[in-house]
Amino acid sequence: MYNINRDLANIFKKMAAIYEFLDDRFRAMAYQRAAHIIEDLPEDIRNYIVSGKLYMIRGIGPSIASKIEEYVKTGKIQKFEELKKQVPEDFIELIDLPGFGPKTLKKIHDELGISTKEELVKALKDGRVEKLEGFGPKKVENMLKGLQMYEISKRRIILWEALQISEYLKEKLKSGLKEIKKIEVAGSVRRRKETIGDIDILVTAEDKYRSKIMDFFTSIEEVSEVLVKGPKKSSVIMKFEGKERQVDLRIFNDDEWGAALQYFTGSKQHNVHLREIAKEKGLKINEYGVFDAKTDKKIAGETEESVYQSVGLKWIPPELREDRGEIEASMRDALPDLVELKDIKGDLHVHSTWSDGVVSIKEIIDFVKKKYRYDYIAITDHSKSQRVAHGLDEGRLLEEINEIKLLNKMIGFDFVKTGIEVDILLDGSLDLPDDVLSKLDWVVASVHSHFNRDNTDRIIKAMENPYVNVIGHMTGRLIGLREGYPVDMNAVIKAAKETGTALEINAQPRRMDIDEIWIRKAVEEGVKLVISTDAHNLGNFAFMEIGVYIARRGWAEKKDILNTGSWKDIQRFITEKRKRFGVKYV
DNA sequence: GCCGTTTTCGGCCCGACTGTTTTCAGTCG
Repeated sequence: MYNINRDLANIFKKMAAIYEFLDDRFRAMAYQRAAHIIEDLPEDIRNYIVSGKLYMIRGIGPSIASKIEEYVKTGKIQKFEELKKQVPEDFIELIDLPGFGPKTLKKIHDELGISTKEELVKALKDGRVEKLEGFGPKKVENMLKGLQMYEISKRRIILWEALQISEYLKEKLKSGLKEIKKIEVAGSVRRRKETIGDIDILVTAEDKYRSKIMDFFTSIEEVSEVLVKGPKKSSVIMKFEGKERQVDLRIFNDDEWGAALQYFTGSKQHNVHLREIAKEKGLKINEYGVFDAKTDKKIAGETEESVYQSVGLKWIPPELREDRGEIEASMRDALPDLVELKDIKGDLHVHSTWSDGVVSIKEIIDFVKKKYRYDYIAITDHSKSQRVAHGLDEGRLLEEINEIKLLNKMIGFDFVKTGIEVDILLDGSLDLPDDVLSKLDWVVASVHSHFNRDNTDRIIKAMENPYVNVIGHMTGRLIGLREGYPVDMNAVIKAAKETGTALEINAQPRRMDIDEIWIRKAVEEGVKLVISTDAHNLGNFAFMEIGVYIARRGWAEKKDILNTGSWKDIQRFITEKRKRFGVKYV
């Protein structure tokens, strides 16, 4: 699907890069900000023009708004075309590289007449750059390294991997250094973003131990390179399973902890906004605390709560800190009461050896009953179209149902719910007939074929089946591996509301599908969501955590998530839909 | 280019580290 928002965001990012090169920092900032805002919009930007809401978005002023309208009308932005002529094409990309700032590139361009990446590499290697005033061998070395590093920094890792690495490093530092008092991973890991660039670790310790801590950190066995090393901050490249990651460590005093945590958790936009508010109130916030701007007297900083409180705000959960309205909500004391892992009462998308799972239903029961305090789980194996996954036909599904009944008898209550992940076929019909689906406790319907077309029509048709309770992994995306197929999510959310169908938040770490933007939209529309692990083995049940994080980033509360309720609540949801369609209900 | 219960003009977050300097500019997050 043609995504005008993404196109516009990319243009504004490039314009920001050009303005940076032209040393117009603040204009660059404005365009950067606009690009982020447009990326985050839940709807096609053309809808905002039509409804007149474009001008009401904070960060989009008259000039950028008129450029958006120009692009929508003509497919071009005249100013962008003009700007491109002022900067060598390659430099728009180069400005993002570590070690390549606007001043550096401009000097190289002006004094050596260099305008392509190739010429630049050559000049770096043959010593021409090194001879420029203000340059030297180290700077040239770092620029060459920056070119190499670029590939690494572009490859972001998924949240799950970042959480594993974070836990490992926390444990390593804590056990190796008794001098560390507090330790936390901040940055986008703490905000639980879908993908992570760098890992930021914060610790507190007495001043005298700083050099010892930095020595230990920079010599951890996974460290392949030390980028910077100082008493307060060090940066290294670490290698995990062949993948390189930048890891930063910062040391603070105990009374600075809250301010440091707040500062380094970000996001950048959230912090900038927060600082603006502080400034209006005559305060100054930095990573060491909140200060009176005039007297420099410290008034807060030991806890994050105190930092927010000092500017008149309630503490904001890290998952919300993206400057998407959370600061305003905090001011009004109207922050959502976000769903938590402990609220989850069961898992409604689980595969067993009946299809492509690797453990039997019996093993799943033993494991889940021991490790999780769930009230129910639904076994939802694949249907027959999924031949490679040994999908179930009607006969085998009935056998599976019988096995579940027997197992429940042994448990003493209906802990395991019978279910299916039924394929949505090309025409939107389902892989099993209604009379079979009607016998099941829970029906997930998913698209597993024809990934190269817009599948909105298929999904909506599936929702119109009275026995379909939830749509599984909506877009089919696999982060970093495969783009999702196009889906008109506004239409899907509307259909979900009208038909009484839930939407799945698939917690597989590479899926996280639907994403936070659409979760928020669904929540706003009052559409119910289900967080599911789509487990194929016992380890996968741990992914529930990921699903909850993504739900929280989408502002979801406990009441929005169907599987925070009892099975009775879920039955009520199922019955509601069947009633609407006038079919027999449980 | 955006924004405003101290502003419609004059600000725009701010501190750490590095490299090239010899007191600081550039970059980064």
